[in-house]
Amino acid sequence: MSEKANHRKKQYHHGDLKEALITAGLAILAEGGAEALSLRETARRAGVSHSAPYRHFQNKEQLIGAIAAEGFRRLTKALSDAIALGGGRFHEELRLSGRAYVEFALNNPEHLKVMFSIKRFVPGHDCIHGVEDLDAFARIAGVFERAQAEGIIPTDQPPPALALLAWAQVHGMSHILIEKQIPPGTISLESALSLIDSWVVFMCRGLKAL
Amino acid sequence: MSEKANHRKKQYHHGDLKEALITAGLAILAEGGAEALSLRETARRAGVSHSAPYRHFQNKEQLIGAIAAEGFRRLTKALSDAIALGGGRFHEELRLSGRAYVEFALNNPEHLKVMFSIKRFVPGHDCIHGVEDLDAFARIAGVFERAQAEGIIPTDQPPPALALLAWAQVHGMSHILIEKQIPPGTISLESALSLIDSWVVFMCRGLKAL
DNA sequence: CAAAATAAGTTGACATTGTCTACATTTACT
DNA sequence: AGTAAATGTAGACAATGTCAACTTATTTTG
Repeated sequence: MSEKANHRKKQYHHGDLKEALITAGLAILAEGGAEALSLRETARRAGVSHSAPYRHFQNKEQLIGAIAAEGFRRLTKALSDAIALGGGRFHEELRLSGRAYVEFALNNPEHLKVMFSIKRFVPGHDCIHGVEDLDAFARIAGVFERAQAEGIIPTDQPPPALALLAWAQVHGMSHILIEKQIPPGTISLESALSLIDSWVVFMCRGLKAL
Repeated sequence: MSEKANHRKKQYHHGDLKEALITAGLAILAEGGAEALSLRETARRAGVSHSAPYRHFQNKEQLIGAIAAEGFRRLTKALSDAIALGGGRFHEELRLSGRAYVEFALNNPEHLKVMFSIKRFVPGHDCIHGVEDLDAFARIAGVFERAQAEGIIPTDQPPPALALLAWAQVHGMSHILIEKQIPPGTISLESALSLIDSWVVFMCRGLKAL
């Protein structure tokens, strides 16, 4: 019946409440957005009392952190897949991963909002433990690193700097779109993605000219 | 003593509570961040009862909207000033306005967060009335429009598309930095700003090559 | 294997917040 | 002056994050 902990029907101990709370949180995000995401509601969905989550998370921030970490894992996978499709060609790797980022954002807007709302790297608020969350950035940096190693782009700028620039470009586009900061109907998903294509063209030309 | 409404010392009617609430909200933002911004706290700071704000704002969202509108006004001014410093040279206008955007963001991080958290253009949630909020975007679009008119860049892409790309670049950089999504000390303000410079170089080269 | 320790869940409480309704006071307009 | 409108207050309500005290299941161990 239940996905996990299918030992007995109804028992005092849930079995894997921690996972269940994260799953519930994701469902709330998808249905009601980040505003609807409350500790008590996740508990309700998991079928436990309102303070049960405190046995698995220090506070709300930590639950949000776990949900965000799952998001970073998925984003990293999406980017890795996109890069793999590039087949080692710098231009295509950059283009496809850029599109993948924006597509991930528009398909999971509330999840991305949560991912960027947590206080990472803030002392005393380290919601995400482990380094898997930096993998997404490392993937992008890797694209530039390889291109430099192959002599396709100049080694003028360090890969992390170029990666930050690229990340900022696709993230900015994503954020503006998912926060609906431009009038609706102004731009379609396809136009936004083709703008990313144009940006890659600019970047490649600009880099080569160095 | 008081900035506004200096008619009498203590009176039942505040005089200009609406403005006072917005000012209080800005102070809360600067001191305690967006999390600390509550209706009741703004009322407290303005020295009125907890429900007095409801005489001037339908709900919390509308107060936030007014605070955000003030932010857009200030951002627009910062961008206009930066563009003016460019002296009509496309490259400098783009570079200085880009730097101005990132500087505004890093100097007013919580304000920018609020500006991008409101539901603009969402039916039933139009927190900002009037069009002054779109002026910032229009300023950037104007830079490209003039450059096209002068034949400095190709007319291949419409100005709004180029403006969106540019906006996304500087906004993405700002958002990543103010949300502290990269390890602290990884990049300094100066490095971030010089990255913007590099981006302008890429853009100009990329555009000219079209 | 029984007993003790620990992990996991529950109940009830508290302060804070956004919001609503009913009421009070001040200002504006005839 | 006297009424209507604008503005502010007081009190209530439900929802939320969090904590302390208690209960129940599981694990460890003598």
